[in-house]
Amino acid sequence: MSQRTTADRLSPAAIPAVVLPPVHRAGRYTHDTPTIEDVASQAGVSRQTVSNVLNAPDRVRPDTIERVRAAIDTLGYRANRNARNLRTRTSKVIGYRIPPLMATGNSVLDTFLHAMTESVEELGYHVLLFTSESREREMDAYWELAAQSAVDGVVLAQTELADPRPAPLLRGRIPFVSFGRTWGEHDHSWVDVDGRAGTRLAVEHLLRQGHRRFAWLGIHPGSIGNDERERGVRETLAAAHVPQEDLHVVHLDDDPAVDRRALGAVLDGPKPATAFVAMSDLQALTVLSEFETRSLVAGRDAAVTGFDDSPVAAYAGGGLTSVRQPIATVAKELARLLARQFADPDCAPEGVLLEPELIVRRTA
Amino acid sequence: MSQRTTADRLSPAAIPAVVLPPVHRAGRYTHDTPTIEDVASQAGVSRQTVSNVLNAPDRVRPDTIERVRAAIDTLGYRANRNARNLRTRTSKVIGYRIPPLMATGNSVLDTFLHAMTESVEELGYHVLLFTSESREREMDAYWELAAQSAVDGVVLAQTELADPRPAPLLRGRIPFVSFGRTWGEHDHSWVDVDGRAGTRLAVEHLLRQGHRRFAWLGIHPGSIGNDERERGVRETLAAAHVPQEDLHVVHLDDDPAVDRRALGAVLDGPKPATAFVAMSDLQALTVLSEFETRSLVAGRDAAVTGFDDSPVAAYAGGGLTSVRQPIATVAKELARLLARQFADPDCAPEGVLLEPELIVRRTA
DNA sequence: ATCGTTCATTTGATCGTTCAAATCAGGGAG
DNA sequence: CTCCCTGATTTGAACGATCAAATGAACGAT
Repeated sequence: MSQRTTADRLSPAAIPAVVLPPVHRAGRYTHDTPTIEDVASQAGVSRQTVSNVLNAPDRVRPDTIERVRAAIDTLGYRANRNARNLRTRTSKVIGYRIPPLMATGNSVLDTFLHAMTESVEELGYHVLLFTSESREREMDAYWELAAQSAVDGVVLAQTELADPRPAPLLRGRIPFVSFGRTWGEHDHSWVDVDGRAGTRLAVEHLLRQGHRRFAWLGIHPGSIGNDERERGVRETLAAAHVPQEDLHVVHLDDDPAVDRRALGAVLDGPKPATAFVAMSDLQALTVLSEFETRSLVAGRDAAVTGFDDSPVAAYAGGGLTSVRQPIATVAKELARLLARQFADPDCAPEGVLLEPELIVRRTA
Repeated sequence: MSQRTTADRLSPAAIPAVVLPPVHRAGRYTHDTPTIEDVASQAGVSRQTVSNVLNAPDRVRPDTIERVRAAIDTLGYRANRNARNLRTRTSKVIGYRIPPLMATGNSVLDTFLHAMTESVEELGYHVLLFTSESREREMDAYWELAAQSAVDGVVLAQTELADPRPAPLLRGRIPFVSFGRTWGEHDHSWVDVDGRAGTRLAVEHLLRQGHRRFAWLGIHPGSIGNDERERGVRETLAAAHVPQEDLHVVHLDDDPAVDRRALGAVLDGPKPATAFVAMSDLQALTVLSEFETRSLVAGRDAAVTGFDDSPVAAYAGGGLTSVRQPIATVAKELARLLARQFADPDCAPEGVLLEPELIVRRTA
């Protein structure tokens, strides 16, 4: 009982009491939600004037606006999106295919989705999630939604080298932006974070601390994310005249047990690495966990850096030094580039490359 | 160039070549996407027959179905959702307020969203994300979307004791289900995972391994998630006749540094705990990280269990024993309970309590 | 042969909004 | 006083689908 009262107090006018048993009105039984026509008669104006108040207030006299606004408030009117969308041939919705779950997790997905949702809301849009069983059906899903005009455009993520998805989207004239370059002709807009610059920041930091023997912990080569970050490591080491053969390269697997064996080899070899640069925070965790069994302390006996600055980074190893991607900015740019296409479907594509940031903590 | 070719080969018919410059058709300029009328004339039938093929095939003669289906295929027709939604007064969309980012992360959010999206898709729905600046505006956001008939219902997450949200939703007759109990009268449907049972599994496992001195690592008391899980620990210890004073209780903060000091006290005290049961995987990480500095090895010198079985669990400490929540089942049930309400808005509320599972790894 | 019934299909109306064009009112110029 | 122009508001049509009711065809029973 007291609960109910609390709730009522919290948002007294949040939900107007418009929801009542059907009322006999204007000669027919109508459902609960008021329409634009109801607002119009309440304010003593016509349909279109109400519409103008909402969509083009400059066409309406100030005192009329006032009167209509009052009517809208008392009735708790909100324009029916489906009717509006039907007429205007839009949906004010951006589609995003939520990627399949990976064992390695997706440490920035929730940050990304939050940022995306927020950014597109500022432009009057929402994010619609969908899945597709297989990679092959992915294009079908995009087309399906666009053809139903359920979405106005989509965001591609997890791009690859020579990504096959942009071409059909362009052909279908489905507006889209990719988070990640596709390294092709780039006849589409994209936003990406410079992974090479990210590992450069990490390696430069480690070099400054005197480290000379490095290990790169990546995933299978060929993945564009991996290759760019690895290149950042190599380039920076080369610039500092560290011989290539002093760089251990470990390509971690999905299986942590296998990974740790590979790591063991690096630690037990003749010239063990003292600085470990990892492709992701989770892979940095593998290192820390291997340290634990050897009674090594990260930050004291050896250095470790991660990537993504996910929540784990704050907790692991007393604070994991990690490269942070400016996800909020990524989302804002994605939204902007989409809006640009909605305004002008034939606008020239634009690419945005953003710089990451090194968050220094205890492990390096 | 070769890229383009690859893409074309990948999904040859994924996007029909319906997207051409506007065509003069039936006396007027029409845009690219075909309508139900186009399909009808192509198949030599009427509007409604096409509609029936899609929505009530049993009313149509088999050979007619065949003919219409063929027309649909050649034209690449997909029913316009906005038109359908307007007429049927639905949207086939479920709203979900993506919670604000927390420093502690939300380890199951991506799993949850993926599972939700998949589950509702099976019933023909999609998930729409939205945010709300403050907790106070949250109800406004729900109402706004429902009033616009942009969503058919919503999913509440992160419920609290005496949650204020159900009441206004019920009053507004906005269909909803909560992930998490609200511990009130429960005049709404909910799905929850038994947190108490989760920590019971962990503690029983640890007791079986001979541990007698426990530590509970929770967050601020009052949070319903924390309290239930803590109660599970206490009850299980009581049942095993472990004296209450042998249970250390640490309420971890948002700041890992502060947390580790609190943990230090437990480890350095007169009767140090040997088994650490954590409220979440991240908090278990804090323990592991504290172990590292003391050269203790989890699984050998002391035991640690986490909660959620997030990706970190697989990587941390050589494998963190953790309590896994059946998120996929949660999502499936949420979808089912929503669908039930769509079918019958006045159906009796139903609660579903699911059992978690202990994933045993190296740390315990 | 006529009728009623059933099944298949078509026609007219409607959902709630915005677009495009028409109407109306108010001034200033001739 | 009339005419034209501008700004504010209204009216008719359309967006693309489904609902509800009407029509048409086929068929067995009377």
